[in-house]
Amino acid sequence: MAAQRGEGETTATPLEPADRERARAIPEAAVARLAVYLRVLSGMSDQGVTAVSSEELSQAAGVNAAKLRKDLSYIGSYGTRGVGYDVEVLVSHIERILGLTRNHSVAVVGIGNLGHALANYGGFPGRGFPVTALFDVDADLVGVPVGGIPVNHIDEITAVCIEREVSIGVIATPPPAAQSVCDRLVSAGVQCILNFAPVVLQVPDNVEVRKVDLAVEMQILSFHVARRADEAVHAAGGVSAGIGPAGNNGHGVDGMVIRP
Amino acid sequence: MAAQRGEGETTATPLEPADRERARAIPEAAVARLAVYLRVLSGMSDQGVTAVSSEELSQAAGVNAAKLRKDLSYIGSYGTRGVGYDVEVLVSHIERILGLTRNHSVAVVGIGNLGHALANYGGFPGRGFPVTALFDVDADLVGVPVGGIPVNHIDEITAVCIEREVSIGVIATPPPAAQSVCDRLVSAGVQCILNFAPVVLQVPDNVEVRKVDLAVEMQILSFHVARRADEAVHAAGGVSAGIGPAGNNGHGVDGMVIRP
DNA sequence: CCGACTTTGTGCATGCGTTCACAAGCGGTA
DNA sequence: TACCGCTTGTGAACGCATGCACAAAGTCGG
Repeated sequence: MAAQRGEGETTATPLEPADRERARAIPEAAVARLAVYLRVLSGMSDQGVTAVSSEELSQAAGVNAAKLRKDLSYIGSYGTRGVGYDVEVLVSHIERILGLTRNHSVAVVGIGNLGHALANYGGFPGRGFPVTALFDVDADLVGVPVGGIPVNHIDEITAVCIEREVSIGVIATPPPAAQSVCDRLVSAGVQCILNFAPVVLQVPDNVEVRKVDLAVEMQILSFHVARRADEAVHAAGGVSAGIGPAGNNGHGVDGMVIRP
Repeated sequence: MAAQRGEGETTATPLEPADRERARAIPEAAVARLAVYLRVLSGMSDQGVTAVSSEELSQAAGVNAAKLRKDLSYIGSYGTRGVGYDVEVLVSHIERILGLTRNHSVAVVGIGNLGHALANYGGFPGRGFPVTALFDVDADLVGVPVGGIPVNHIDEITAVCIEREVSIGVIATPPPAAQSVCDRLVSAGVQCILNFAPVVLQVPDNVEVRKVDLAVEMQILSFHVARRADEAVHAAGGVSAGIGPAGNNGHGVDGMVIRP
């Protein structure tokens, strides 16, 4: 069904049959972690580290060692028992599975504060995501270069996206405009969308949407503040300088007690 | 153990004993969704809607109706069978559980592109999160007001955070500075951190960290692009205008087929 | 006042993801 | 070559979250 818009996609590494089967089976959560491993590994590589064990890597990535090994096993067996993993080998395999062997053009829609920040991010963290198009409704912004790219009017979205083979659309508009922008992106053939607007987007199910929602993040933190504060109050009625009921799973980095 | 810094916390709504027990049991995933429901409900409230059924609300929030009811049941039974939920009642209960009955001062560290965007966000989406402090290492920025708040030097972080009772710290620094900034926030008594830097932060386990990682989001999307493209290629060898093996879970909004 | 209809709240089964624990495999060493 | 210690890869158990299906509980019309 999908993407045969623009034959430019042929530069992608073809993926072995065995890998194809695997890729389909990788849990979403594991994919997210693979991206983290990749960053940690890249850092190690830059520092000249050539080999790493699951224990080391898992600590650096902040996860359980067993989980890390299982995650890596989803993409194949590239470790050496008794030794560990070759950093470069791992990097290249993760990059291949994540589809980072080719570039993904990014379009940012909505050049407000956030849009500016995104456009200026400079090659986007973790290269491979060049921002090739910017859009806004504001006629005064059209033609103004932001981060080296001139802004286009939002009405040109379809033509420009197709022309520049945009594969990822970033929505950084005010909430009311988000759904409309999303629809336009979709009809321009964009199948992946990163949405910063605090809105639940409706999309056909061949389109992948990821949401970054500041308000939600803040409120989750708020929830924990409230829970903590509450526990503290009610722990005061408890035993001595008590450990409190919350699952205190040992290994405390602690040493960070608040003054009395 | 926790937070007895500043008695200013007394303005929080006390939470009934029954609620305290509940709050501890709410799954993290459900908390995130509650925040979404809250936003949708607020929007409805603004439009004068006073009652809503689980079916309507769940559609607006993009989730399963049963899941929504279960989520709401975590915070208590505030619906009326045969009728639905009272919007205002639901709003106030969710706000209470999420700890939104009091303000949470926010400090933003790192006033680059992103920091600017955050500081200018204007009262932060979903009020209740006033930005009360900004920090940067750059001496030239100190004193400059951004979004109405003058920037402080990062060395003042402890004093200022304590003075202004900051409860949430936002890290928007370059990666190398993130851990150091985090440590300083923690020693200033900040127990909740929202991290935009692509770094795995090490914190004592009484501190809650949430990560917003652009690179990871992009790479997850990239993964899906790759998977899709690959499926498309190999589906070409398949049956007729085939439905493709990917779990096509009915209810397609579709009508978005790409031209042949 | 009663019965039919609507919608909530939840017990239960299912599936996914995490964790444990250990066998298999490899390098180093005598 | 044979042994030993270390680390991977994974089968299996566990736990959490999702989705289903239905009883409980309320409203509305007659």
